[in-house]
Amino acid sequence: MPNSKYTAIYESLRHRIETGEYRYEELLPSENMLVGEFGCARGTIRRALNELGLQGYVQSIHGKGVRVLYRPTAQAQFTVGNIESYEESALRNHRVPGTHVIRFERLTADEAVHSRTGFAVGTELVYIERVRMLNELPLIFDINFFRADIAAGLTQEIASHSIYRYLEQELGVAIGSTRRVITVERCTALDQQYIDLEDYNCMAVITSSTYTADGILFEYTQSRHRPDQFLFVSQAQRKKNRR
Amino acid sequence: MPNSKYTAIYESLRHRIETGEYRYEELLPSENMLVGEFGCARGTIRRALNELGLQGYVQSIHGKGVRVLYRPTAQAQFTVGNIESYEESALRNHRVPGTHVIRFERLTADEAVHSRTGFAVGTELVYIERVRMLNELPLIFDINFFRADIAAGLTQEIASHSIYRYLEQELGVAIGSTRRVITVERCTALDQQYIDLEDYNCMAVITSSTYTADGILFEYTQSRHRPDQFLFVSQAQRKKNRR
DNA sequence: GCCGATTTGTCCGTATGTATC
DNA sequence: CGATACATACGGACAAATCGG
Repeated sequence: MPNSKYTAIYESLRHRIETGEYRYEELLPSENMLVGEFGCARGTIRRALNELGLQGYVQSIHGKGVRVLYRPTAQAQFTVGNIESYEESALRNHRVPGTHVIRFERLTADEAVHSRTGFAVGTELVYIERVRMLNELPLIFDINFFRADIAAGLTQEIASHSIYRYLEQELGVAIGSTRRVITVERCTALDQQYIDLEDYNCMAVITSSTYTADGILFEYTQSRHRPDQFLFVSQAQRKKNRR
Repeated sequence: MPNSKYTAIYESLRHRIETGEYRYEELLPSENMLVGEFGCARGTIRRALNELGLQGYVQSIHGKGVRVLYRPTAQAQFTVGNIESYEESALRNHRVPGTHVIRFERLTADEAVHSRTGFAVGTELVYIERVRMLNELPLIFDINFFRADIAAGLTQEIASHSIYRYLEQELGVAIGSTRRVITVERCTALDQQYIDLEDYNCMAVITSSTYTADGILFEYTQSRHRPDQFLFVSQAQRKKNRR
């Protein structure tokens, strides 16, 4: 379970919001009330509230209180703002994940790979192409580059399940942060070959660069989605201090 | 200028990173060093560093230091994670913005509008359709719903420039947070009529719900982009505490 | 319009825990 | 093991915004 107090408070408040105990547009109990309830310092409450704000659950209003923004929705919850493996996303949306490995090989980064992925020239990499299925339907085409030294012992068999689970649970690799770029691109011959595209002529593409907790780039991935099965959520705050 | 110390420190460190004073994969000076330099408490430094992490500039490594993730890129900087008006984005990417208003009318939210936008039934709204141009090319089709009481005095003339500037600078509306959902949708007859689509048969769509600083929903917008002119960036952290 | 109570925002100093080297 | 660096938490102080009387 959460090993920090502020995370526990965050989870607790989030649960209350999701179950409707605190309702849409209502104000939460004041920070001082929460300090009393949870028996902690105000800074700890504020940290939990800040996290709720970043995830779009609440918004603080200076001098007034903290308002609930969250509304329950029928739509599958595809919360983003944190990092999830394909397997985790599929299961959370109650779909059955499946993977078919198309290519699996080792290569050394040359100038072309460097400028595309950011890996230094000469870096040893594992290159993988996979078709991802949801409830048996081929919907996503994935292209991965992993640093071979960090993803040591990676096999085609592992790639047909969850690489992230292998990295985190078997190798103990700690994952830090990801930068994602979302674009829409014309579909390629590979897309058409492996994905049931109907008459779409483009794909929704998530290009992500992932760093270990040590701040080292270890993965570059292109995830190409059939347009109608793609949804991405993002939460943002307006900067103040503009005049 | 920034009216808080941690924002000033954030700006200062960000500038150093962007200009290459702190380089990619380097470690920043330790928090205690920065405390000395900026003459503040450690918590203030940590708050600035936290912000840099959220924006993808750095990543903290427990027991070791804070590593720079940012790499200068030739690509136009399309940072997201904060809220920008169309005009602001265009100018930051050195393009000339232009707007053509197609429809401008008032309406009252009925059940259909409610389930689409989230505005309560009976809410008075302003409905706008606009074609957005970049360097004279029609590339984006925007559909807006604004709460009429908050966007008071909004005219077609204002809509042909920047509605946000009017709201913020003329009316003093404070904008809080936005929830954005990105999807790819088949193009509609309106898209085809107003946007030069070449042979694309879909559009990149950003659907956003924006709240005032008071936490009141006041805008619901669909921004439909021609696929090749669309790019969206998002930064995420891996949650810890999983076992 | 002013005042006072409440509430969030910023900042400080300190203490302790934990990971890295 | 010790020194260094980041992570969490506490408590206190004051500023700034909101709201009711």
